[in-house]
Amino acid sequence: MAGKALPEPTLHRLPVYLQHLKRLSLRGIVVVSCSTLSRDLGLDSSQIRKDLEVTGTVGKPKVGFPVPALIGAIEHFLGWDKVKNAVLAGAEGLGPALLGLKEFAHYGLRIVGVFDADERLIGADLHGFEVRPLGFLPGIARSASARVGIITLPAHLAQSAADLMVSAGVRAIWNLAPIPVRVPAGVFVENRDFYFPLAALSCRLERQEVEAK
Amino acid sequence: MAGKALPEPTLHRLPVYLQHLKRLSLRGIVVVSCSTLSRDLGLDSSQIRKDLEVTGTVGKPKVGFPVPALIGAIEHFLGWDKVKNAVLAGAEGLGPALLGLKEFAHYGLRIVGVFDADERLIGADLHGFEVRPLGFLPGIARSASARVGIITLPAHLAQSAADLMVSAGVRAIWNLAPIPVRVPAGVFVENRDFYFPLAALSCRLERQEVEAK
DNA sequence: CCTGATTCAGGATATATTTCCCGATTAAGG
DNA sequence: CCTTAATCGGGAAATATATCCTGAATCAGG
Repeated sequence: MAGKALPEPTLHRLPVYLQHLKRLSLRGIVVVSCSTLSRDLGLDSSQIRKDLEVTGTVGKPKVGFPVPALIGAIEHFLGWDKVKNAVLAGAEGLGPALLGLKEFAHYGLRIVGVFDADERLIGADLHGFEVRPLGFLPGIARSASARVGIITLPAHLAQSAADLMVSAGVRAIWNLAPIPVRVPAGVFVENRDFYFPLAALSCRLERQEVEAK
Repeated sequence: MAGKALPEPTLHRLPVYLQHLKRLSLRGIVVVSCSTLSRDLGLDSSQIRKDLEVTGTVGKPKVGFPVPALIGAIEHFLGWDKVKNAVLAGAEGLGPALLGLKEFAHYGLRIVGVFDADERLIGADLHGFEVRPLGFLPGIARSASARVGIITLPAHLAQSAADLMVSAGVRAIWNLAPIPVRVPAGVFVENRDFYFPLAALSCRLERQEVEAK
């Protein structure tokens, strides 16, 4: 009954489908076929069908999938339909930018506290949040039952912030610091420097990648 | 003579190695073995060895790889050692945040112009750049021979910005808008909404992913 | 100089993911 | 009601990626 092997790449494509389906929905479209999605998004239609399969939504031959049901199913599958409390470590650089965009709610996250180690930042107001010392993180995270942590600190502070989070019961960490953090088994971590997608572009540009496959 | 099939995942891991090697280098370490890297980064050592192979660097049995040579080889392979001019479309949200971090230079990029469609933003100063109308993008991109474009605009403007970039000779686009853009063959595009890594975390958190494999 | 332990290099195997394919189902039109 | 064309569902084949394994090279120590 639990989901079978869930391919990583599928997980990364689901949000793409979700965004597009929401746009279709706004235009009043209520059913969509994999072939149409394939044309719109430039992905193989079989792949799309298999990806959508994990959400449990069934389509009708000759018609396609019901758009509203698909949107709901993907959001539910990703857990974006349930609010999860989160703590943010890092009040400089990317952190404030993320807060300012006020997009977290769309992804099921509610920030309950912002923390930093730099004394000059403590007490500052960041889009409505008061920046507090890192040492306060565990207490606040625990009392709010925060299960998600986001790290946008410089490299040398990332690991200790992760440790604090884990100690406070955080079970999933989105680490945007330019260094991987290690966590105990049972805690999920996405070590993903912001700029890495540039690698692919730059590299391909450099070597002109002859085959346009 | 040209590089063989270059696995995508390898491309994404190279920057991780690069960061770590730079840290090792700062600590005065001049050789490192794949087994050591494996312990540090939590990746399989065979995988690391195969990844590093694409850079052409050779290691010594019983010793490992020369750190400085490896750093240079990866930077060269990724094209981060050569400055490429780039245009930024989007003066709100992520765009300014990226500019403010002043990290682009590390990745071989020099921003030569910032553009937006919102009239209220035109003329504003953004970390030393004057925001100009999107219509000016092609001229400036062309005269600076910008080969890279970065899009941080809202969804409804992303495609037109991409088109402008392509028309001006941009050959690689890093699209951070929440919608994929389509480009002609021969142009590389990374459609990557900033928040997508959250999908993996949230989803796994939600379904508790039993197997800790 | 010889022995043992470590690591590279690269082929072989296993696993994961994508692509292909075909039978079954549905809607539209004659 | 029957035919046609589009699409789903899911298994099979192909491809891509990761892991395992072996032999050769190198260094340290006796």
